[in-house]
Amino acid sequence: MKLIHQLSKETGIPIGTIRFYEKSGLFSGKPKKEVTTNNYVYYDDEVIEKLRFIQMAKAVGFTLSEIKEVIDAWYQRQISTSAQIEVLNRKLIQIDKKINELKAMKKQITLCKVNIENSVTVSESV
Amino acid sequence: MKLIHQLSKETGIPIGTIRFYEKSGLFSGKPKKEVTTNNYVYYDDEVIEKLRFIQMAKAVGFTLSEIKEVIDAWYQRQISTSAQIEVLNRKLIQIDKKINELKAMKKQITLCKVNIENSVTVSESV
DNA sequence: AACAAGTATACAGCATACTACATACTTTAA
DNA sequence: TTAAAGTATGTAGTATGCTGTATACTTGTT
Repeated sequence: MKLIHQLSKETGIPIGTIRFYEKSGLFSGKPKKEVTTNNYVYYDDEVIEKLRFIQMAKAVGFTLSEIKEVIDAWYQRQISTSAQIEVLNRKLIQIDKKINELKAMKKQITLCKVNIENSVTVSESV
Repeated sequence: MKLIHQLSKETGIPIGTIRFYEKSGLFSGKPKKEVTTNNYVYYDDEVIEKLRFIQMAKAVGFTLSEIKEVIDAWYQRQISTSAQIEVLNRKLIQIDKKINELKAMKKQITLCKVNIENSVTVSESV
């Protein structure tokens, strides 16, 4: 069981951001019953997993609410199994689309590089 | 040579957004010299290319300023060739990173799906 | 001629995702 | 025991990326 400082250290995500994510409903910690002198919140390793997932998903352009959908489908049992599967399938389609877009960009940029490199050669060969 | 309405129609990007992109320096149109009765701005097909690139890049999580970097390296000859190549190489690395992240997410989500589907089978087989 | 539709400009407002600050309390280490 | 570091809560501010509104002019259509 980890405190927020620990989460931040392990993921590199600022404490303020972690609190913001928790407020946004992406995950939650709990106070320990045995501790009565404070209201410190403890997090289990599942939260680390979720934070790492959030990092990845954000890096590829998913919004927090999109990420929340996946996490809910993932960990919460409140929605029906078929609904969970549907959410995940939709997300897989989006991911494939993004991969294709990235591949297209890669091709485009590589081509552009070749053009630049060639024009160098040409101008240098003059 | 196209007017802004045409750009919007061809790309699906709202006119307001296109104006915002232009103000952000992602591209620019020009008034036609032969037209003196108005100050309408005309755009060539390069702008369409750029808009499509912006759409893709945004979809995979690049910011407008990151996109601007690429477009500048791409079309502007004001920076040195080696600097252009460097920008594009950096972007290619970022793209590969994103692709890997997407693949990791895909794996994770697929695994999660299998788990859900199995637990269904189990509960149904009881 | 007149009315709809398109264009330009400027500025305000909004949603998302943080980020900083202030206050107050708790824990830890010297 | 006291100072540093950590935690909780709340609120305000910021950056990015739009989105809407108002005003005024131009063009195209009937």
